[in-house]
Amino acid sequence: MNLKDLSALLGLSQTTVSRALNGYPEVSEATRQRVAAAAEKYSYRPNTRAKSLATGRSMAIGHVIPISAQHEMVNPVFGDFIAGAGEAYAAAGYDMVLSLVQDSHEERVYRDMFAKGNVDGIVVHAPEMHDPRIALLQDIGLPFAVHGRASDVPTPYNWLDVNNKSAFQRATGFLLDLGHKRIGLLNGLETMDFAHRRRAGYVEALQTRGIAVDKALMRSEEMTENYGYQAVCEMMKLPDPPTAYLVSSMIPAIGIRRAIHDAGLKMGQDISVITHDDDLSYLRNGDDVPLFTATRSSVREAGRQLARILIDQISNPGKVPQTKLFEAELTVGRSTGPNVGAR
Amino acid sequence: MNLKDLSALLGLSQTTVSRALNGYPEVSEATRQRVAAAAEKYSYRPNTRAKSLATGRSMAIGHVIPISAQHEMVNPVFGDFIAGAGEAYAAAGYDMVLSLVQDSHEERVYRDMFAKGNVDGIVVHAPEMHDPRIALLQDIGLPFAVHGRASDVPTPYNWLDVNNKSAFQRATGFLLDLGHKRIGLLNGLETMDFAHRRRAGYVEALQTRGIAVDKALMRSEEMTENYGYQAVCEMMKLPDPPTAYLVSSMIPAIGIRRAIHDAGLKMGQDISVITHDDDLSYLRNGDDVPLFTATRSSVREAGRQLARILIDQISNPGKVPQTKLFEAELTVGRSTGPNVGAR
DNA sequence: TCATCCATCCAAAGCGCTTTCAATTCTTTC
DNA sequence: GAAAGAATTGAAAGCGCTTTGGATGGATGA
Repeated sequence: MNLKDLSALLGLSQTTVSRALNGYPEVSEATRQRVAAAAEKYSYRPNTRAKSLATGRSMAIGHVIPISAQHEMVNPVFGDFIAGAGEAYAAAGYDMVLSLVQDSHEERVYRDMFAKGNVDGIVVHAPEMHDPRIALLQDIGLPFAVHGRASDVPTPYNWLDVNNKSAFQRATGFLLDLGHKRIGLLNGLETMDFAHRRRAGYVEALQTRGIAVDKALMRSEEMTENYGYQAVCEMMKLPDPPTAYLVSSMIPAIGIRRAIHDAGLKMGQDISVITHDDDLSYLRNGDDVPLFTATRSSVREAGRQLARILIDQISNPGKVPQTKLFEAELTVGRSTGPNVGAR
Repeated sequence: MNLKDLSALLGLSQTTVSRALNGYPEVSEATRQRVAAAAEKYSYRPNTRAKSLATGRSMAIGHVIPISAQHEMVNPVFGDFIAGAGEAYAAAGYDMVLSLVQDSHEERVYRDMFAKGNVDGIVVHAPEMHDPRIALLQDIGLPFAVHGRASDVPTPYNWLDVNNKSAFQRATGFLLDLGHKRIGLLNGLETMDFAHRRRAGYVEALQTRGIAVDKALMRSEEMTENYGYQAVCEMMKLPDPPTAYLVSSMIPAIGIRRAIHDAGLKMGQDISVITHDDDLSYLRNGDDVPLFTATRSSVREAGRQLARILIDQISNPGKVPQTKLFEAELTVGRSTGPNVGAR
């Protein structure tokens, strides 16, 4: 059933039927009803491609997902993010198209998406510190929104980020208050902008208290469970091992817990751990009392809101870019306690 | 830069340029070179929507992702699956469009996808035991492939599944061989087809050895970390608690490990655990010696191969549906050992 | 009564591509 | 050297929709 058939059936022109269905004013209420009823009856759905071609808008938003070269992995956070974004898209009638790319620098994917015209806008994932993709997208004039930020971009653009620096600063401060002086940092890859900011927060908190930053206590890798395990196993062998750890995600935090248990120690008593918690649906941080003390910020909510920002930008092309900074909440769980050795 | 511009630039007709770029034989090699060079130079990309409209093929494949009503969660396995599928799509020039749907029964999403014509085929995720979606898709005549199977569909269709029954049968047998008689089953939701098959394998293995099936030892829920933790905490309070557990995914297995540790016991010594392992990139089951004894099958590889099956079906509409059954490998790790109480 | 306006509808062009059918030129073949 | 065939190109229709620029007729006002 296409527009031609439907209008023939109704004895109306395609023009009128199209207008009736799209809510244009120059059609009488009576015929609008009649058209709507017929469309419903024959379950008419306008062909997206034809519509796109005619309007010049594709009603689709592209997500370019970088695949890590090292582990060939997709960020586990990703599922929840697009679940949130998907809600916003569905509400606004947008489709979501995914492109998984090995090398996130690959500018061709972006250029192609634009030239082929199959998206109206793009969500940029996992921005790096000096991310060339932002300048590129500004250059080609395709609306976009970034999940996170890139540090060195002078011109404004749409982004939504967690205040990573303040979150890790507070978390570090919390551990220092508990008497910990040797705090391990298991960061994400520091080419990533968020990881860089987190380290800045950690370092600043230490320096404020006059505690020297020890490079031996800082790691930066992709956030797998094994990473957490291995890194802590190794750090525990140091002459003056950490009594606390700050880690960038629940997944490696689980590895840390494993390492602590394997060493015959108790998390929250012998060794403290604070993790960042993206509030993943399949990895809830405990029900009543959180298992981990954590800096929490829902990545699903981030997806939802960033999608809205992008849709807004697409609908109002002239509008000044929006930015949104989530403050993570520091929730105290059972993985932290006073530094026993310090007493 | 569109076809009109490009052909004007070359002093050729749109027809010839189109043919040259799409590899039709009726164009001289000389002009083909010339066209290709110009297309490259001006980085011409044909407009997807116009192409789709003209050819009737959208070069996109839809994934309808069910969102669990209970936890509002996206299956954590999903990221790896589409990473695999994405590879195959990219190689064949297909886009991937995602639709996240609250109620997986919602037939309208499928009908709409077909009517709106924005996909050439669909991947069905998380099939239930008697899944109406398959008959629906057969009915509307949209090519599709199922990740998993539905039990009660008489007509053939494309699917790719792990041999869940044999995997869990062997795993149960393995535990029985170690002297375990009380084996807890932490299954996925048994409305899901895969969960049903796994239970069948578990039950059959017990019955073969003449061991009574105890309903108190069987759970069926969505696979979160908390589920694993809670279920085991509760089962350990039973008068005659399990000495071993069989669990459907790494995520709840991690919860099980937590419960065992919290009880002051050692996994692999006091209590044995076998999990199914989807070989997720961020949750590798140990490096050298696997942490968990597991029935393993790569979900990423499943994505890759199922995508190929679907593309093949789309390219050869008349072809008889393909099916593929992966056998999971049983890898022995450190989470299993003989039943100490049985000696 | 006539001119004007408004409400309502339609024909046709156009979005950027593919593809059918026809035209033209260049080779063969006898 | 003419007829037939092959190679190469182009004009134009069509995919299913939106939207511009009328057309039509009834209501309104003087």
